[in-house]
Amino acid sequence: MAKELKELTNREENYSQWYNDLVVKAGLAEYSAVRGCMVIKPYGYAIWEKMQQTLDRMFKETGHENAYFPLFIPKSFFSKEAKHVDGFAKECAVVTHYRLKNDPDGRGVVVDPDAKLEEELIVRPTSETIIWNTYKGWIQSYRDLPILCNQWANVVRWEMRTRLFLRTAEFLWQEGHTAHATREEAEQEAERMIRVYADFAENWMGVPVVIGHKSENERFAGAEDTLTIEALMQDGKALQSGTSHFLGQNFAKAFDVQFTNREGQMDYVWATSWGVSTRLMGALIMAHSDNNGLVLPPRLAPTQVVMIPIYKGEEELVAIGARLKEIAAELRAAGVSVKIDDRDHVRSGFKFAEYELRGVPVRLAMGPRDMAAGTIEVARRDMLTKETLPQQGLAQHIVSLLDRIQQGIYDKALAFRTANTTRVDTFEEFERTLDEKGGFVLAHWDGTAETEEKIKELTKATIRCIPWDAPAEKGVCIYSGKPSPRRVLFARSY
RNA sequence: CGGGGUGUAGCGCAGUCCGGUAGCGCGCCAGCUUCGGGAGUUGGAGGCCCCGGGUUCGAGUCCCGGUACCCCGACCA
Repeated sequence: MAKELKELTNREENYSQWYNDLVVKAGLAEYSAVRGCMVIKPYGYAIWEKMQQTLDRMFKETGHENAYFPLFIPKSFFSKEAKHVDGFAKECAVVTHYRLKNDPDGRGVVVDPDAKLEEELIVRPTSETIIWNTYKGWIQSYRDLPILCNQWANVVRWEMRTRLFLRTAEFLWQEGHTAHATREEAEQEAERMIRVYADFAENWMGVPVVIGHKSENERFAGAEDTLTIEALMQDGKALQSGTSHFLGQNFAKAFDVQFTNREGQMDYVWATSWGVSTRLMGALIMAHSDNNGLVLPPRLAPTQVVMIPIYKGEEELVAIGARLKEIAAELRAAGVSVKIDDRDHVRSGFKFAEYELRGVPVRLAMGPRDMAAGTIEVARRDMLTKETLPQQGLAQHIVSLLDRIQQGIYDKALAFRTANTTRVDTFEEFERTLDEKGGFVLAHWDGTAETEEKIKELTKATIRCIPWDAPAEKGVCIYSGKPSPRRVLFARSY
């Protein structure tokens, strides 16, 4: 690989370009031949798989089961929930035909006009409609409830502008869809799942998040309440990293899903849906990376420790390689994922730089001097520090080091967020903070959609959420001067 | 859909103003020397210069028409 390939564009000058370069050069993903669609490369997918496995386990621990619903949704399903169709209509891929044929003029293949579908099919942008159409057949009595299903799937949203991982025309995600007998139970479910997401973001990804309610403007199309986790990226923009919606009875009414309750009366089912996507990959990258490349939290790194032999000639390589294998076995026995890089056609310095770019948390290097002294060089990616330690007892040291790195990455991100969260009381201060500093801005808001809209128009900042833990605090709206009961979280966002 | 920009080797680009038959850097292949932070050197392979038409003895270069992609907005996980 070229030196040139490793050199990233300047992060301060153009964060977007830098991000794009990093994703491509670290081997995570790249754009494909299809406009707006992304190829997730093996290294990127390995990280996503780690995320998937962890989340999947968390979903199962909270009583959920996986299922799978169709990719295609009949067009008529969309018109059943008015707000829902409003929210998604503009960005749908539509299947109109089911057959191709050879062009009679010999110019390759054309769509067969005789194979027009009676009813067009929408490639799912989200699955509420097809799922509620299905749930209708599953639910008669309160004894059939709750239904707690999740699906891992791809969805398509025909976005005009795309960015690797953050917004692509097709993306991978999970969507949970639950059905409940009571409002309270559904509300609790929505809260439980946003907590699961926050737990995952903070304890696995090392990304601190603010949990809160979306304002009416920012709410999911068809939801009564949307809970969100909001993370702060290093360029000062917010990223909505996961959402959990309380859907009320909207979809049950749209798809006529009624059940007989304990009292023997008919009622509509209460619903939630919740999801996170490959966008989390973007959050991971933008929250931790530095000028040398990715910084992966150990709990999600496909390779936690890379071992690099430093040697001259075949003989040394054999001897050092053998010792590295012994140490690798000890590390694996301690539950650490290890890779030995004994490629002979690239030099060690090249490997150092490459694994830094790819964010591998710990690097071990061993050369003849270490062999003689019984030592090994241990370098940590997050701090870019290294020390020489005895080989004796290394496994234990690495296990605790990985824990410290995991914690260190989170602490650093949290410190960044704290330093970039500003409380402001005037509109002038609000604008200046956004322009000069960026980050999260806590300010008073009068609670109206009009004010939110106006602020967005003037500053491009939106209400990221009304934080759960926001203390009651009397104040006046920075825009309208009307009374406000608490501060809300504003930011410019992805 | 508006406003800018770019299509030349696998990647990044120069050459286009002023027409003369294809260059640079990196990568790739082979050899030798190297090897504790992105190796050095010698040799080599690799091009429908985005597509179509026109002008010309001659077009990567000029003219006309397409098309693709990128960036900035509007839309959004």
